[in-house]
Amino acid sequence: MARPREFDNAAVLDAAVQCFWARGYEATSVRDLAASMGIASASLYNAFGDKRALYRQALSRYVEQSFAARVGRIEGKLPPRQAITAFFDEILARSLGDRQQKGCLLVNAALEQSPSDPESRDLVADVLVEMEAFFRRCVIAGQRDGSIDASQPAEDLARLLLGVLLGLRVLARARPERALLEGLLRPALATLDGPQRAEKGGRG
Amino acid sequence: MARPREFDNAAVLDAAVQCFWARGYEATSVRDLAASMGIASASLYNAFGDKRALYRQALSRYVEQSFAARVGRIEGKLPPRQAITAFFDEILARSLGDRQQKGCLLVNAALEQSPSDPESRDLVADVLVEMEAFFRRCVIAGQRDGSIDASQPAEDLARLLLGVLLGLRVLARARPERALLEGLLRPALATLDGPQRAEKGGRG
DNA sequence: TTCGTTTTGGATCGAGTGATCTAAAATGCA
DNA sequence: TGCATTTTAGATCACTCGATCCAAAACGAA
Repeated sequence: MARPREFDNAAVLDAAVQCFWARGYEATSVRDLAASMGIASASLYNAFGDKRALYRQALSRYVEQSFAARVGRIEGKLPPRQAITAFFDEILARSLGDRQQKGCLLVNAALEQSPSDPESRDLVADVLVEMEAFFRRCVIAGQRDGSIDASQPAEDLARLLLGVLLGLRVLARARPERALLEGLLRPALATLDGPQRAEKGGRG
Repeated sequence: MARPREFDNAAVLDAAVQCFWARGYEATSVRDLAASMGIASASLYNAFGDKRALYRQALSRYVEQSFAARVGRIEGKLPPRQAITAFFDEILARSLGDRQQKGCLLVNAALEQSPSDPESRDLVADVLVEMEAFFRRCVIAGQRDGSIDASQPAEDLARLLLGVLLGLRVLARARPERALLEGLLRPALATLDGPQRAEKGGRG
């Protein structure tokens, strides 16, 4: 047939993820990308299309390997209330261990959206819908087994968790302080437990 | 002495704010800026320094005119609990009325930080500290007058509000849906009211 | 009016941009 | 061993980038 491709598609895509993650879309040049991916620019265009198409593929791969993988690791393996805690524990650890303060590529992408790239805009919105759905499933299951307060609608609590997640990732980029992030998380998770929260005084 | 400047400094700076707000730092060229500001690039460099310096000045002006002005409009004029509600009402209205989905320039800046611009990074971090302090003042005052639940530390509640604010602004850019944003806000504000939240059932 | 100073518009700088092209290299099939 | 096909590397495209320079223009002070 023909000459086979010399590079591993997934591996070079991971390198592209690192580039976009560290510098954002606009500040990353095709030359940066090709060099980091270890391929020539002609190969890049041949394999991935143009820069925007590569960005979308990198974004998709990132989502698969971070959010989707995390959900797969947690959901069903843990009781719902603990699944939520475990989810945020992972986020907290990632945020605090992020020496370069790259944050979350998806959140970065959400805010760097160019008006002329509806495709990646939709991609981001879709993932945010999935995140909300994951939280909602957890909250509904938790309300059913009694581990989560049922006095507020599951929809609202799920949206709170989504907002807190996004806020956490923004805050972590600008002020990666453990006390700050844990302080933000504490009342958010306490809300799930509902009004029976007298744990410190000793009365209950 | 010499030829006076023909343009109004504050006015052209506002135009620069609009540019950076709509397109972000990297995607905005000096030519875009000069054209929108209605001045020549030489005048731009002469009056504001280089592009990064202009960005920082635009960011400062934006913070003054949005966040600082909002706090001045609200704090002291309203009781603390209502100040928080009024604050988020304004944010909600701004987010839902944002046809271009530009979001908040400060949040955008927080996530577009380049590793090589510590000055604007510090600027963003400082404003986030101020935001946290504003929320903390409100919460402490509210706990004192009984309008805010005192069973959780004011520091934590303030951090929750900061996180929710940031999360809201991220979410609004990707999914500007009223039900979503209000749903996120509802449990967050309910947390301030504490455990006596049986309002719908009618028990008391 | 004349001089000194500053701003203005526009041309221009070298460097870097995304993207393409060409030709050499590398394969599988005949 | 050829041949068709694809990938590779690197040169190159026109263009834009941030920044600077220069001469003309516009003032205030003398």
